[in-house]
Amino acid sequence: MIKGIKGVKDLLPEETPRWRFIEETARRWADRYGFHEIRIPIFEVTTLFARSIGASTDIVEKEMYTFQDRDGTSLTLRPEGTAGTVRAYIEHNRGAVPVPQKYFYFGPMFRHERPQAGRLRQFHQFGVESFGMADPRSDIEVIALLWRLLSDVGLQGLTLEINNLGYPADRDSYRPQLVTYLKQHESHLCSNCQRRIEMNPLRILDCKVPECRALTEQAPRLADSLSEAPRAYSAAVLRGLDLIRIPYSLNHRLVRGLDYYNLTTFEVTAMNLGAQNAVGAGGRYDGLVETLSGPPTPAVGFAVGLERIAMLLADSAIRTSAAKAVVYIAAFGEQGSLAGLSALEDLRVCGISAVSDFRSSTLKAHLRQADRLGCSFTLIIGDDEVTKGTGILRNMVTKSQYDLPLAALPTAIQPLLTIS
RNA sequence: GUGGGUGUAGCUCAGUUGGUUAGAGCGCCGGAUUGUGGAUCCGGAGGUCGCGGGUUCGAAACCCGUCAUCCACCCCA
Repeated sequence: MIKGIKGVKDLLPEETPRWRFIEETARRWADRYGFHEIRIPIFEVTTLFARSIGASTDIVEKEMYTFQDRDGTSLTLRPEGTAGTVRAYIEHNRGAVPVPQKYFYFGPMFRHERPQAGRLRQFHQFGVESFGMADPRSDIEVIALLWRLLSDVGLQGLTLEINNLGYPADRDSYRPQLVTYLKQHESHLCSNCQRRIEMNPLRILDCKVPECRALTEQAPRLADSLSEAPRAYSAAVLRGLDLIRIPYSLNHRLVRGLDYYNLTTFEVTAMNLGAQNAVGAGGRYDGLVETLSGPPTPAVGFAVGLERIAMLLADSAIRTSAAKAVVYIAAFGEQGSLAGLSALEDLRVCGISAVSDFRSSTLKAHLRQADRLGCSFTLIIGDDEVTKGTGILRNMVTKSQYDLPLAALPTAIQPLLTIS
């Protein structure tokens, strides 16, 4: 048996309604906030991701699905959506379009990680990118969209955490301070964090080990070494969130794993999600368009993990128009089967959804299937009905039955269907 | 990449200190109802016990390997 690839899941018909519900509400909210859908390719040249995400990040160093095209160029299955969106923005000179460029996207992303609760190798994100506005209100707008859509989907126990990373220069001046402090207390750090002092000291702030947390509580804070501009910006963002009543908590430990973020960063986490508890996260990335050889362009965005939302979503929260067929055709016998075939087609062509199970050969088996499929009506057509020229329409709830002329089925059936 | 848990029927799981024919519930199919669904009763089908090797008179069980899967580390959505 050929099996699916590790960390790559099938979404069977039983679970797609839950996904459609999530996608539909995300679309609705994106629309309300003035974001428009963009569809970008699933693979790009490798250097796009290396340059945007950061060559020394885990994603680029060891998690990308990279392969050679036939002419030898290195291509990569997208590990996230921002890089491709920015590339498209630059390539099509969208900065020249006079209206704000605010995009949203859906789609699969690929990262070669060990699968775990809430983490797959092919996973799906909904993301948003807002280009061209260096105004705190656009950060607020994006955060509000994230919060409202997650709330509307019906998730409980969410926390929005915010931090401000300042500009790269702020971090450059902060990092040595932090490293000096950490080295003084190196022996009290977990072995992981001892290693991280050199590799990625900011990550130590986010360590879950209690000893490390206690220690970093006393550490110098990035917020204290921010210059005037980021402080003012941060204050404006928070003031705006207060104004529109988006609940948040400050988390000076929040550092993002992708290199391109600056100023505002944020993350929404959920309980009951296991170790991978981030549902959505994002931030401002004012330098990225320029790093990818575009014009200087401020930008903010976020991405949410769709399978993580799906995990959290209670069945009761799913509101979707169930796509159940209305009429079941119970056709049996030699003549009945043929008459049933044309009845099916007649109804479908007239816009009535109709189904049958061609394996069933007895009326009993047909009715059982009609029941399972949740059809409200069954049209019974056996050889007897064919000779009479009438089918029997059975209301599966009231059990009342009517004779209908097979020759004019759609017009005869229509009023009976709408009554119930 | 590292660590731990779990692999028995379509699904969820039992299976005694190793013992002869591997079970249950649910589901499925059929009958009671020769053409009327859901409930009930009766009957039936369905298993290379993940795979390979080893120990043993005898292995679903013990040992080794391997694969799959889940969880955690790392990292991230």
